[in-house]
Amino acid sequence: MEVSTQNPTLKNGDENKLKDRRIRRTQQLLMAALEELLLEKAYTDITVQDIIDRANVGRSTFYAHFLDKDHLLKSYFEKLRDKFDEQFQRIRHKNRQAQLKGYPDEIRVEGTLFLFQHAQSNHRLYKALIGKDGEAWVIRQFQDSFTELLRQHMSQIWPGEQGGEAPLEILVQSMASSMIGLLVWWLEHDLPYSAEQINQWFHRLAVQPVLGELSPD
Amino acid sequence: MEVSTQNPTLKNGDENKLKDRRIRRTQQLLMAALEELLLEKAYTDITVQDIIDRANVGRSTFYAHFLDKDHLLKSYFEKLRDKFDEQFQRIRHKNRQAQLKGYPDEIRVEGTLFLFQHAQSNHRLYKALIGKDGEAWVIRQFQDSFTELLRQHMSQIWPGEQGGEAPLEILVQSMASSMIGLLVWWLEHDLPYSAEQINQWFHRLAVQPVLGELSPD
DNA sequence: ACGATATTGAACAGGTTGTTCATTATTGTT
DNA sequence: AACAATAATGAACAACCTGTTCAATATCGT
Repeated sequence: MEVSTQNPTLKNGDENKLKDRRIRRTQQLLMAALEELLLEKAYTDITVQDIIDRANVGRSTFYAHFLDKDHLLKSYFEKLRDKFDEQFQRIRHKNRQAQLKGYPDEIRVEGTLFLFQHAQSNHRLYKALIGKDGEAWVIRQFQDSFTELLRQHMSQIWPGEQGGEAPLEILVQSMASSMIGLLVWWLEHDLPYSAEQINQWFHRLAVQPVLGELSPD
Repeated sequence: MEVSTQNPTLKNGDENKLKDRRIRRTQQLLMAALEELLLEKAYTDITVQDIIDRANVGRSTFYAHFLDKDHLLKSYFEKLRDKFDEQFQRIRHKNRQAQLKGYPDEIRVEGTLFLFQHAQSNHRLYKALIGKDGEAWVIRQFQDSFTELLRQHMSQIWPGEQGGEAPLEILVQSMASSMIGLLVWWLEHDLPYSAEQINQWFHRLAVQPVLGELSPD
């Protein structure tokens, strides 16, 4: 059973076509099983055996699709992130329209607020993925994704280095770390404040000092 | 071979007395071996076998002292942190004296600067412990230690919640996250700036916005 | 020198991983 | 409906790692 035969997308290059229904079914079952297990126990304690038992999938089938447990989690995480990005782009589009039409600010949703809200809606999963039992590389990947969004946004409005100003990258790293740090703390303490409240504090502490009078989003 | 017999400090309660020379020797060998290995490969890839081979210690001896690999790393980390704390307290004491005698500011070393400098001196070890291959729980323990220092410091000078001000804990979490984030980025990029420079940016981005006109340390 | 205690090393069971392969089931396509 | 292609199965397997046990030995503190 060749690797390239069954799943070029995940184990190989990038020729993505979602051919066979069996392939989609198997991968969906495996990811669903992983998600279930993530809500039950720490990722470290989940074995491949657990996953294939839950998914009702043969052992050899698992390895025909994924290199190992980490590979499955990585694919799963990327799927989640893609969904998030899609939703996020929709929000941004709505915001732009609202801005053009001159709607009041309350209707608009800032990017960071959306992230806090999304984490609130899926807090059990967020906790499992980036909480205290989360894998370091997943947390880093999460932070990197957010950092990238921030970098793109800031590069447009940041005047660049001048005098003793910090380089863009320093700025972005600091802001992103603060954001993730607050987010994890918030999740680990079971959301003691509203998403709006946390987001507001984040902006006061990490965003406004940098942007000054510039408006967010 | 009872657990309590050989090492009450590490496997049991807190009756610490460093009795037998053999015990100190073994634990020292194991920690030294772990340190060596940490500089060679990722912690995940290090096996108990690797450690005892490097340390020239029997397998059963290892388990007479530590519950598992994680327990050894935890003990090792705590030893490092204790050393750091000791040095740090010395610096703070010097600073206080310099302040009383009215020495110029250049002689004083802020707490965060000392951390950046310490990381610079031991950057290979820092990278192994909190870098991209670091274990999540170690990174968290590191951050928690720093957060605790910050919390103690801030609780003395922070006026407390008033109006829409963020609670002390939010503030501390944000600052600590920013600090660790910058530190890790700095380490992972092989120290592209001086410790003083990074520390200065950290203060501008995360400390000054909070403290305002208050003087550091 | 002596009793107490730590170390040794081999052996062991139990668990997990990733692979193999012949057989069976399902798919997409005429 | 029939066909060839291909995915899934499940059992078996070697390899590895973990943590434990125990009798023999070495080293310690006093």
